[in-house]
Amino acid sequence: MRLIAQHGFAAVSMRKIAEDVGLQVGALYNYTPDKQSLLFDLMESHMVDLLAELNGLDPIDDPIARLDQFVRFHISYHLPRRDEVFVSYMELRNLSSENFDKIQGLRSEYEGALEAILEVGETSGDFRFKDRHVTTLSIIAQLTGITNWYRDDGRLTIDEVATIYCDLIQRSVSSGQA
Amino acid sequence: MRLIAQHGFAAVSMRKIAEDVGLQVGALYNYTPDKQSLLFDLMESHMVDLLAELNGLDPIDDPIARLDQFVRFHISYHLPRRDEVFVSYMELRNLSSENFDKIQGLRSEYEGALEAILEVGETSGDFRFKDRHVTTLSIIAQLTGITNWYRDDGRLTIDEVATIYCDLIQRSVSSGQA
DNA sequence: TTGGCAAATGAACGCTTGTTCAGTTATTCA
DNA sequence: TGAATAACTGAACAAGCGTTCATTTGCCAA
Repeated sequence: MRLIAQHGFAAVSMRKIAEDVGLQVGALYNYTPDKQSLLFDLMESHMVDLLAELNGLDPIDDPIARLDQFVRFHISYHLPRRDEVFVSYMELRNLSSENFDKIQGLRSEYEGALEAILEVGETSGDFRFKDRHVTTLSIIAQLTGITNWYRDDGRLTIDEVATIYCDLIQRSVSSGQA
Repeated sequence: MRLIAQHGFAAVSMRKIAEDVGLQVGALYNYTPDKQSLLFDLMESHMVDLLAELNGLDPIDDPIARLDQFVRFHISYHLPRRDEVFVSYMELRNLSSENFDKIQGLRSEYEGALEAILEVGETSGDFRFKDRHVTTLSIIAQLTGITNWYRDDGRLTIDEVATIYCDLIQRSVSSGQA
């Protein structure tokens, strides 16, 4: 993950990966049938783990609190895994079309979780927006973009960033009704 | 741009590029000293053109109208140039550190334009947010993310998407004061 | 101690890579 | 028309690529 995130999948050779894990190149093929499968396995693991953690969150009824929970979860899960996120978003084009579809399916599941929250809030009157699906994608892009600039030794902690984003996102979808 | 966006910089050979423009590979080196410079030139042109268009917009005093103008500009400029955007965001890691710094400088200039709008609105009392710089980066990620899902033959026109985003973004920064 | 299996080695395979360059072709300008 | 210059070709270079495989090594059970 680290090598691919740094140099890109196509630019990382099996020999470099082998060197990094302390093996000769031939030994890698005891663990993966080919390079493409290695990428897919890395990406699939990332998405499966993400979904498992998401589904393990405490269920919350109130849409506003639940949206906050999602935002904080997304940020606290993704920021310590920047390499995984980077690879999972950047290297989709290096997957075969079957593998691409599988990853895309997992991603849709994740987006669906957020869209469901927005839908509940829309029904309850807590939220209001022009287009629910576009709003979903917009929020996820907004959140995932954090990984492009956040630095561990920067001005803000992960919690502080999360608080800022909770505020921005809640206001962008709030109906304004108490 | 098209080839790099589709397959990634490292995965596109000079021979493929040559074939695509109807030349033999040797002739490419009449136009670029090496492959790396070719990538940099493509990315720099994109950013320079973007900034030139941005600076050519009609100046507007009212921060709310100016933010709308920026959002609509970003969307209408980026959506028809998806390959350029994709490459400019994905292939930064393939630049030498000097070239990386130059592109990053241009990008900062673009972000600075949005941040200036937010600052004026904050001062006038039209806008309110917890952190101006983070809000800037958040909005840009939100907007740029559109290029990942927008399809020309999709449900929405570019104008409709722009309207949805203007609404989302204005509400996320609005002070709520008339 | 020995037999068997799993894991790792490292050389080899054919192929592609970025880049160079002597030689050929096309264009320009007087 | 002819000379000069620009543009292009296509082969060559060393290096690196993903993958395979006969051989060696390490380990555990009998």
